[in-house]
Amino acid sequence: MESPQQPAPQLTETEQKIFDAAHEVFVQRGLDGAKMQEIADRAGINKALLHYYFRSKEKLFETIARAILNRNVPIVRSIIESDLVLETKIERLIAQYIAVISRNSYLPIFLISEMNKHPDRFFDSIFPKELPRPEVFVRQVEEAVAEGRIRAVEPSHLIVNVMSMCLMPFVAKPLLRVLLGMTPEEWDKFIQQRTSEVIGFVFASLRP
Amino acid sequence: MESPQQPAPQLTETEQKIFDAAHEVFVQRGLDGAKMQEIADRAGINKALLHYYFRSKEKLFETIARAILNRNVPIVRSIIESDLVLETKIERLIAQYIAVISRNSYLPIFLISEMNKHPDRFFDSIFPKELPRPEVFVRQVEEAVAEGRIRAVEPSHLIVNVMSMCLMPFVAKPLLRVLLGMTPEEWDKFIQQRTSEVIGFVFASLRP
DNA sequence: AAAAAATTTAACCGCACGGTTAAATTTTTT
DNA sequence: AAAAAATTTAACCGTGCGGTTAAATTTTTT
Repeated sequence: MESPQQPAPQLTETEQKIFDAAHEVFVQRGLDGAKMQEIADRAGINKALLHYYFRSKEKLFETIARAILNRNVPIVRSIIESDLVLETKIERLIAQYIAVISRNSYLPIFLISEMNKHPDRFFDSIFPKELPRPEVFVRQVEEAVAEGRIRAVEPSHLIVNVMSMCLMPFVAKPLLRVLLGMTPEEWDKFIQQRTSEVIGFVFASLRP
Repeated sequence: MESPQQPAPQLTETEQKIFDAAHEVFVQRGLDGAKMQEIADRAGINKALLHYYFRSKEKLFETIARAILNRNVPIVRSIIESDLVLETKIERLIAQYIAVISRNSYLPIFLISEMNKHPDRFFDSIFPKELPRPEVFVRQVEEAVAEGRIRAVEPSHLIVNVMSMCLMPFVAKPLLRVLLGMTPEEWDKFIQQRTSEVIGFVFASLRP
């Protein structure tokens, strides 16, 4: 868990060390909380070299954020826009969401924080232009409803329901752990059960 | 929407102005992003007076955060610990969650951010000691399952599902709006539909 | 070996911000 | 009217941090 992956273009060893360190620090501390000195320290270099490679904190941040998203958004997109049959698609979406976030559990809270603080920059210059288009999914739901294969549901609410149940546990982890009185081990078990529980919950709800 | 309420003890007019201003700024900008100068400006006073009433930023923050929670947690708690019949309880919980957050839509992202950044302080000296105990709810679910009144579900997952579907739309609002291509008007409509949609979704899933 | 690129060292600037202080002024209380 | 409390003004301190710079040193490339 929690190990950053490679960004798109080939990076030198030092660039990669900086990238990994910055990824860790940004995601753990947020944009404001992240200090250039800590990034340099964790990368095993000094502040001067940090600016030698990435001119400013802002540039560095945009690089990282873009890389994170370009790495994960297309995965979801390929599923949601595929021509898989609806039921399979929902199942894969849930499994994929939880799998991706399990490997990067700080990610949602980080993205959500930055997205809420600087929505303009986030969507203008960071978020991938080719965001997942829900049209195919929406049409599939409408067809399945028309055929009586599933209960009548509003597609947009269904999407939000699925996303919510997959992501929220990671976002609200500290609160949920206290609320449900879970030890770290119990929490891990809870997360392991989560995929099948959510799939079961959604399919049960969709029964005609 | 978005208007802060009164904290527990009686406050002077100036204290109230500071409280309201700080509430706004903290909730919009987060702890790090909030500046004492801006709080003073919005309260229509100066920085010196701000420290005259609240010794430090930290003290002020704790006061605000405690007030927010002491105002909202007991509402949820009274429902979840009540002896309402399970179905009614779930319905009220969903309605109440969405109603509370609608009136304070910045709240969840703020609380979640701070909770993730400083979990120790948050739970030690800010979060109310009497947090909602889910035991009654859990027992009710187990009984309903045993009676065959609802499908077999894990109570903790059910709680998390309900919370997730209620809170997540407000947390991820910017992302969801872009993703689903909604205008502000369409978003408002979406939120208005939300309560009944979630209730419908949950009860459909719970059918035996 | 020479040149170029990468990396370090160490100091520095400027600034925003939290916090303080002292004195003056205004408002409220008695 | 006198005393106490509230509020303003304006300056100041310390600090942390983003960013820069210049020179030296090391490593890589040619």
